[in-house]
Amino acid sequence: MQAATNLIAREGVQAVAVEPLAVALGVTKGSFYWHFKNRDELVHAALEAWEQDQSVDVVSRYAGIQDPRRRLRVLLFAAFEDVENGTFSAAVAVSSQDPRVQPYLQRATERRLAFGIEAFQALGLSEKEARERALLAFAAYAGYFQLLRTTPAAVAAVTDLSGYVRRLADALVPAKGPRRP
Amino acid sequence: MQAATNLIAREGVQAVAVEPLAVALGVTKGSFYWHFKNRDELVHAALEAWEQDQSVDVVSRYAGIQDPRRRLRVLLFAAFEDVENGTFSAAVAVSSQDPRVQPYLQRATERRLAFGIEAFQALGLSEKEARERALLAFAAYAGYFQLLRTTPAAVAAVTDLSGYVRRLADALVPAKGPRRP
DNA sequence: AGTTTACCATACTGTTCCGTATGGCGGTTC
DNA sequence: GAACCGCCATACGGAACAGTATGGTAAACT
Repeated sequence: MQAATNLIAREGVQAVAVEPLAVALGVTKGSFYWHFKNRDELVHAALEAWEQDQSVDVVSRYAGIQDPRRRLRVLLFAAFEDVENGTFSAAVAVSSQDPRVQPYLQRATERRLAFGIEAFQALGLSEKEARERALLAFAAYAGYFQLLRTTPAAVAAVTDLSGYVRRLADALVPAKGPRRP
Repeated sequence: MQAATNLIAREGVQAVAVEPLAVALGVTKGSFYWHFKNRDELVHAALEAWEQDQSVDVVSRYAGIQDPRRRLRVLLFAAFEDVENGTFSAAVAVSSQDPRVQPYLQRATERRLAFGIEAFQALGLSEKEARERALLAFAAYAGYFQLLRTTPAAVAAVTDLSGYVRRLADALVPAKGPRRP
């Protein structure tokens, strides 16, 4: 299952094939099919684990922060700093056509968006505004890790990730007091 | 080739298989292999056509606009409005692992980013700033169309695309005169 | 009229994978 | 110590696809 997770992260879900995987682990198919009913079960198990991990993370780390402005910033920075989850999410998105993947991706996306919308609404924004900003933030997040996967060279030129995120946060999170340039 | 392009747009490059494609078109493999040396040649042809289209578009439509602020806004809005190219780009990005796809995607990404950087530099921004903003804009673009592909339901809730893009533009393109709220 | 050419079909081989059937083998249980 | 169980291997059948070999056919050319 660990090997399957690594494979998904690196090459997408369609790369999880029983035979090559068995060879890579130095075992045989016969052994695999004792542990798993079929290939789908392995894929589901890996995606399930990912889904669990995410829920735990979000609830335990961000839900506790009271100040909505601070929560949003922490949320944004943490999301971009968690490279492992980011690249894995991007890898899952790559396999979105797969009917096995779709429900997991759908749930993950909706949960994240909903969490973002809530966070923006907590700032006093209307639902429409909050939704727009959350989508923008999530698109910037998903797009960033997609780029990191597909063309790392293009992203490498931007050495200062925190600058990037800070710009995003500044653009989306309204300033605290009245603006005085 | 048209059928291959449609397949790429809908299911990604790996979905372009000779036999199913031939069946769908009501011909046989024998015929296909007369027109194309092999499967790779078909994929390359489709991607090549895409690359050409893009270059033509960019040069003819945006390079002419003089006012840098206006050029940037037009560029952003046009990019998001060209749904066909957006979804196709997202579909290509999905197949980024494919060694056939990589060079095309790399070139397309770098050209778009470079164009964006130029546009931001024309506003008088430093190279570092311009690069950061261009990356942010492109990530928002790529992420938006990725979401549209993978989880259209989540995006559908944001009915006002132009509002979304306007927010992005406002966040990235500095105001003209001195800010007076 | 005979030949070439452009285009298409049939019929193979080979590869890569999924899934199953079946047997072996060390440790545990009775 | 005989039967059983957890775990693994070997060996098969079958599907989906890439690519090749070869023949047919209708139109154009000579």
